[in-house]
Amino acid sequence: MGGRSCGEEGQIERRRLATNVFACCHRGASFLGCLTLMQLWSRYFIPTLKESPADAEIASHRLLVRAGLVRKLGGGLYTYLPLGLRVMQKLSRICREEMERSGAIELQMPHIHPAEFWADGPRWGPVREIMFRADSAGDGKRGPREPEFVLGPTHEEVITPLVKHEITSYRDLPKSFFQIGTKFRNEIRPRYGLMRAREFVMMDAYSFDADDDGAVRSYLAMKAAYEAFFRRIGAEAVSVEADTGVMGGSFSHEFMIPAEVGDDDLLYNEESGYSANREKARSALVPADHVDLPAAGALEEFPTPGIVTIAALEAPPYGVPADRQFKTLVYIGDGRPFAIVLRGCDELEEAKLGSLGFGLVRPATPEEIEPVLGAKPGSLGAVRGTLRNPSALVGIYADHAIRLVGNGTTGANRDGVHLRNVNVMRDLEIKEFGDFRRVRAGEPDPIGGRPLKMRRGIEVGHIFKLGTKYSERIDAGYTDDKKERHLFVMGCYGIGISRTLQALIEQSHDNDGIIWPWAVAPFQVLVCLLDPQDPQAAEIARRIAAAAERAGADVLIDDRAERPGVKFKDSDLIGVPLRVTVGGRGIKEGVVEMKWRGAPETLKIALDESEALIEAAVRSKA
RNA sequence: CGGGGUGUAGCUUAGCCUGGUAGAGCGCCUGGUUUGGGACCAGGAGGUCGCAGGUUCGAAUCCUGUCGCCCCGACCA
Repeated sequence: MGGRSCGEEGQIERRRLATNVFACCHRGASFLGCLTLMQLWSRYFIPTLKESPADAEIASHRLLVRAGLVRKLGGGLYTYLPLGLRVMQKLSRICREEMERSGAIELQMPHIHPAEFWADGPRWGPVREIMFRADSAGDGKRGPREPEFVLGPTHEEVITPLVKHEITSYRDLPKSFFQIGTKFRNEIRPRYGLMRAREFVMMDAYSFDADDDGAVRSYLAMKAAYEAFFRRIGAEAVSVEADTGVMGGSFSHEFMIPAEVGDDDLLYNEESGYSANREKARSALVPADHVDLPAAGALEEFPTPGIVTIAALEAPPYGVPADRQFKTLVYIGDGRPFAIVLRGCDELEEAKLGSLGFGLVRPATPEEIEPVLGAKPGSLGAVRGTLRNPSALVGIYADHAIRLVGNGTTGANRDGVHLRNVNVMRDLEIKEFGDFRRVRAGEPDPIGGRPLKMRRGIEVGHIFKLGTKYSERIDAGYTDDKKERHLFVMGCYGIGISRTLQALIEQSHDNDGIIWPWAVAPFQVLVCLLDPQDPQAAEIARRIAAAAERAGADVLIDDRAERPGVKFKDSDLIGVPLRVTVGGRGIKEGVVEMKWRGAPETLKIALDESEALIEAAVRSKA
């Protein structure tokens, strides 16, 4: 046994020896006398907290700190303590395995990027605000020989030039690359611990294909790898159709871990299998066979002094229900105004304006609206002939749902005047119908018409089919077998590893602490030694720990000179899946106790069977 | 960046309104009694009250500025 050399330890060691027979060992390795990775709690570093830090709002954030996984350095900046790092490493390893299984190849790109890689790119505008600058001058004022740098928020702008230079033939396609590493984004508002941090760990991947079919295959392979990853780490993640946002690209899925604290709404129906995030969600509110109502009468103006809201027009004396009103909104797309018509009861989903193809879209100001339509917001409408300067508009777009209104009420484009008996097809000047409204829970899903449900979720992964947006920009392509040149068809993919860590806690905890899924637990077995000063108990604990380790578990031995209550509380808090309690009381009965975290009952197992049973228990999980 | 809040010991905080020697619990150290779900007793260490100005005989407390942090909004893995 390795403990024999303990006489060489200092005075403190001898003092501790009095209460802990493991105390002379630097770590588990020495008392087993062979190579082992198990840790002794008394020698490890797990600073648990009884109370929550004041700045932690949500359960997972509190538990991250209380269980000793992380400590905050500053807003959105966290140190991963040993326990947190162990989970991160397990998540990374599983992610790596699934990515490699899908055919992707690991590499590593710099975190510091020369700014010119971004300055010419398609995303410099929208992405610039969240990038940290890393000028070599350090003060933002660079000298003539000091280039500008940024800290990488993602790596499309780096990998595309690389692949452009290194891959020139169709014979080398397809290729997918990935890396797992730190990303930097100067979030406007970091919050919820690791959930939205300034520095975070992400797996990012990029696929390059010869044509669109290949890109779809790469995309689907990646989707399968994601599903395998989330399954293996014990997360209940769902994939939803998503908006492509600033990334651009043609289609995309988000992977969500459902949780109340998520900042995304998803709409879904389990029976039909439809699921989408709110920005993208569609509904079958307007049936395919919908027939518009015939016009009910002639257009008629009526005075509405001071009435500028949907709600005011609903109230007496007007009494026009919101779903019988038309709401006309004006936006500026790439500098030119356009209008959107919705039902009064609907909300615009701004993300859906992306389908109109503008680069930059923002709401128009009243000053911009009045010269074009003829009135201020509150009395706007899209009735043919009422607009002051219709040629200034790019067009008037309408949500499909306004066809359900039939004859309704809308602004007359004169302040304080509205029109009634407005018939969609007869009276409105619509350039194009589209899907612009925000879908609500309860509406029929677009597949089978079943009611959509809504819940919140945490976005932990995102996959995009990018197309040729980036390759076109820098002319990155290859030569085919007919000596013709084509652009790479790209995809890009990301999994927030550190965010997933916290989302797992959010998804799996109780009042006592974290409940780790087996595959990612920092330690899978905790041998809770209640009497570390008792050589017989310590010997039993050591054998059980060794058996668990043989079976493939990561083992922690709680050998601290603490009272049992403290050890049990800490054990529950850090969420180790399997706890084995070894104490004098049990030993007298000839048993040790086995308890699965999250299960209510404690199992007593006979001492002489304990090693075999623990080994079997571990193997059943691995 | 807009709105709101907050800063007192390692952590959680009282005191601030109504200025007058900075208090508690947890944790930590020492001794003792305990020992199967966050023990008890006794003793002890630890705070220039975020920072800088101002008002005042006197400021944790009132005023101004500034910085950090937290929450709500837009954005994201």
